[in-house]
Amino acid sequence: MSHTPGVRQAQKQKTRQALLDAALGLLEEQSLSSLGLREVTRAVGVAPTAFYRHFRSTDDLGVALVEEALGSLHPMIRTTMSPAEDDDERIARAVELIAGHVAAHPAHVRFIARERHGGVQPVRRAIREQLARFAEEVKAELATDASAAGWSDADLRMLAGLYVDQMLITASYFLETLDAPEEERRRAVGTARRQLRLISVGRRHWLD
Amino acid sequence: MSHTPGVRQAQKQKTRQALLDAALGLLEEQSLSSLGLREVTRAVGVAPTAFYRHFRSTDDLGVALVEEALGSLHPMIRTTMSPAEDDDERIARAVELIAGHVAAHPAHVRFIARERHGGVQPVRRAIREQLARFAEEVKAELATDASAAGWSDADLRMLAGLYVDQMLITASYFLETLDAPEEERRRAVGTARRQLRLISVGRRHWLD
DNA sequence: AATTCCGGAGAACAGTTGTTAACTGCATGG
DNA sequence: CCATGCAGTTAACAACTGTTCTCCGGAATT
Repeated sequence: MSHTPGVRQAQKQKTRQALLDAALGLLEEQSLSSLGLREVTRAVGVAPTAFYRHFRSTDDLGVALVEEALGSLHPMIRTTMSPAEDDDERIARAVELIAGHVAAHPAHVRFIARERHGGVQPVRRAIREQLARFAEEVKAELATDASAAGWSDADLRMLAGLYVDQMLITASYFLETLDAPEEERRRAVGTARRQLRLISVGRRHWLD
Repeated sequence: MSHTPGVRQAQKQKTRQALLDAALGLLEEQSLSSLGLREVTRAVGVAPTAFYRHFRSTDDLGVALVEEALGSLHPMIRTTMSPAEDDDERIARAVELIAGHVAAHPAHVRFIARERHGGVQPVRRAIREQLARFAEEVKAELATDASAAGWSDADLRMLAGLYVDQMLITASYFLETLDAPEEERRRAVGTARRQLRLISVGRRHWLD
């Protein structure tokens, strides 16, 4: 509301971000449901009670991490789906985009893959809602495509969901092969392209 | 090795199973990495120290749960893939089979979905290995199919992986809708069939 | 019938956890 | 320039954790 002049609020959000970062780091080797509040504050170098100034609980922090991890993905959607010149080229570009995102934000990808079916209900719901929004956007984008003429609403929804799930599967597969021999990483890219291509083929002949 | 004389070993495996069952129950609301040894023994009604007679740690118990949850799935593979009379009918049967399994063993499905990307590395590896075996079996089954003529090895591997991942996605989606209004459950079944059908279509026209 | 084996119980340990309360110092708004 | 607000601190709490050692009773072996 107020015009937030800021030295005060700036410092607050600085430690808030430090807590988020530290938590994300700790979550590379455990799940959110085992993440302790003290563990996080200790990693940041701040008193345990300071945690409460920013989050009600670690579950709450988890929900905030969902926003951070998935919020930045929305712009990527349009980029991935947009111009369709050559079909194989669009696929190659999409896979490259995913690979780049995984390399740039591995901890975020790991967090989403891990907590999507994880043990903390509010976090699961937050992820599910964000992914549903993704699916909506993808569906809207698909509907504008010329090749979608004659597709039912349920068909479009199905395809959008398939793309979103496939994106996540591919991302977490790339994550696993992040520090693997390059040959395996190449194979992963190849498999991802092939799978998207098969979906593409199925899409072209859907109305036969 | 020995000829298993019995009353002794029987009781031992009985409490071992009780520990596995109790753990599986507790894991419906948390992740393995936050599951405490004492928590499990308390649920069974035995002393904490008794746990060590059966498992080195809760991680160890997790690996055992992977065997229990996925071991019984191997027979299902052949049933799903086998006779191909009508294509849509095979899909309907496969989806029905998945739905039945989810309804019969929801906790097992939840455990696999949760810990596949979970915070315990040995458990992740155990799941990955079992799923790789599944993919191998599916691939072998696909290779016998007449429509697989001309498919490269990489193509077959890709398709097998797609099927396995799709099976898991569908299962965990069914799990979410287990106690949802029937209308939503119908929609879930419809979406699952549609997605499999699209893969089927893509498969038929793969070599165009 | 005597002896070994072993699943489980019991007690104790040092260390950790989330949460409360009352505090301190400093940027903020009057 | 002074009073308020508020991010962060310190101290303490009861409850819990994994692990070790010692012991017990009954099945298994001989």
